[in-house]
Amino acid sequence: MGRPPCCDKVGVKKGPWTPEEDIILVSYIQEHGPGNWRAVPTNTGLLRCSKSCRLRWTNYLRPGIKRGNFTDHEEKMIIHLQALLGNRWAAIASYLPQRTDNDIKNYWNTHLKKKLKKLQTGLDGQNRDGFSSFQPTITKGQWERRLQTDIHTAKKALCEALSLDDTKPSTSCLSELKASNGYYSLTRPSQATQSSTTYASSTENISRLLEGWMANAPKPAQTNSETTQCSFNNVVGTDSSSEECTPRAANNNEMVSQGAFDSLFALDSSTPDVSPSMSIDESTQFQSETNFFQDESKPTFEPPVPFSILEKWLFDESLIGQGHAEALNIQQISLEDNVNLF
DNA sequence: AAGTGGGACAACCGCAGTATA
DNA sequence: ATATACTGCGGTTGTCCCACT
Repeated sequence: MGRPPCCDKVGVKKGPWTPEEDIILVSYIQEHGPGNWRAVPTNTGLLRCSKSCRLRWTNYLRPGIKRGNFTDHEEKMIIHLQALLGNRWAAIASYLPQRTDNDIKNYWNTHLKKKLKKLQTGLDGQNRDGFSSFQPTITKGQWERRLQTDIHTAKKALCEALSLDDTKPSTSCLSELKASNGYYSLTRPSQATQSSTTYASSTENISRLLEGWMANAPKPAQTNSETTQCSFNNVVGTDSSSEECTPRAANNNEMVSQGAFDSLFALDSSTPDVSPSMSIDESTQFQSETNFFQDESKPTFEPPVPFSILEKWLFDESLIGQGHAEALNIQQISLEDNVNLF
């Protein structure tokens, strides 16, 4: 028996979301929190299906999302993780907490696939990055087998990706992820500029509407649409770095009250520094204490269990030679598990 | 200046897994 | 144990925008 549609198809609006709808959805979630999506259209009067509301929130409106150009580091992470995990975008996204699976999937399909294909034809037969058997397109199940055969090379490659910046310790990428979760900018200035303009087109209207909506904010609202945009982008965690927007706006005394947005999302976008030296567990705890939206809607930096294991595994492997029994155990367990898969 | 093709990305569709009554 | 409801996920499509002719 087929599952009925998630909502009555009649009278359900489709297509791009309007700023007005966004505001309705955001304000509802601010009040009730994400979840129980079934009730959202009913309670808000939105003529959208619950699924559409959830997707809009998780892929677009949820705070902490970074939009715009992918950094080289992110790109490499995706490439290596895709090689390791296949098209499991949600799993890959869990390693890039500020990116949505949809974003990563789109980026892979529009950029990386071509890029790798080009690279592959260019090198034609040569091993690249240690991925002797890497193929841009793989069928379901193939990745599992490849995971077995290439487990070591993939690990190595991922390890490289995780420590791309040679000047940093091997946990550098982890630190960056954490920092970016606190709305630090990961992008190069040029990228930030470009990406924010991309997003501006879709947020400008929302920002304008928010001006009126935020009339009760503690501080006077700004008149400068650019600063409005920056502020909103900060809230939704877009690519506009706070470093880029805030000081300029503050100088002009035009910046919209950050506190207003903070209260809107019950989330301090200027979250206290997540120390780069903070452990994964600490970071996780910090997140869960400060960001209920993210916890609810997406495994943002939920310590992907696999991640900690993977990281530990990667780091420990380098110590195997030094006789780390634990590392060996992890490796053994992994290999045993792999065998059991067949 | 207008038309066209391709790229980028938001959104939808449908299946699978899980929760609940 | 079963049916139904809900959520998550990956694949695909539709639309907008921009560069090129």
